[in-house]
Amino acid sequence: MKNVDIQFLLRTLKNRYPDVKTQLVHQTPFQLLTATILSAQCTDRQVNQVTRHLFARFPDPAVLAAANLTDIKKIIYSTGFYNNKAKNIKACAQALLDRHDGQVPDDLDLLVKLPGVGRKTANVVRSAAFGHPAIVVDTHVLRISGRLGLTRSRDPVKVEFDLMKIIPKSAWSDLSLQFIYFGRDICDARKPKCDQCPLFDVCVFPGKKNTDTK
DNA sequence: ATCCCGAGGG
DNA sequence: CCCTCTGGAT
Repeated sequence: MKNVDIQFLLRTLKNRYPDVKTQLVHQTPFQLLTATILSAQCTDRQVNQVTRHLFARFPDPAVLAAANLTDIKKIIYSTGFYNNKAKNIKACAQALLDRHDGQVPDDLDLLVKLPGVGRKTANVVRSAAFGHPAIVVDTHVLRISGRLGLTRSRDPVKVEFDLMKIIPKSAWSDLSLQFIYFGRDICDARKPKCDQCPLFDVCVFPGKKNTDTK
């Protein structure tokens, strides 16, 4: 796409966020998958607060699939979208039993077929639970990729493929997390802190705040 | 008011 | 493509 210096980009983010890892507390791939479904439009802190209780009572697919839906709703209530999420995590647990012997698959196509699991969730699980390189295109990655001129698309899938072309595979997973942290504390949606941005010089975002004096 | 590591349905 | 689902933090 645009000729942003990828090496500079990776170096800068690595320097700022050296050891990125998911903040979602979990002990198994199943728990990470469930926590990630719950994380839609919700902070990780909030998710961890409810999964603490959720996993204590329903630690694995067999137990969660057999759980009472209303009980699940009560526990996950504060993560928002609780009707959909409760239905999805229960159905997902059941699907894991039916199709995968209770194990979480590491295959993207199989993951995406699970209830409540979209491409973003699938890629989180692939990278965080299985160590597979994956670009996770969430709202932050979508926005920042556009602003940095790494893609011209607004379609998450196309953005994912655009990034895969220009980013070395070894950096895929870390870069996704780094963009997310970077999006939270510098390049947020409404008022990006361009005056504090380490990538200001390579950014092509037309709306960026120019602190130049001339 | 606006945002948080979205997904499913029409 | 759009809409809807939703509580909590700031």
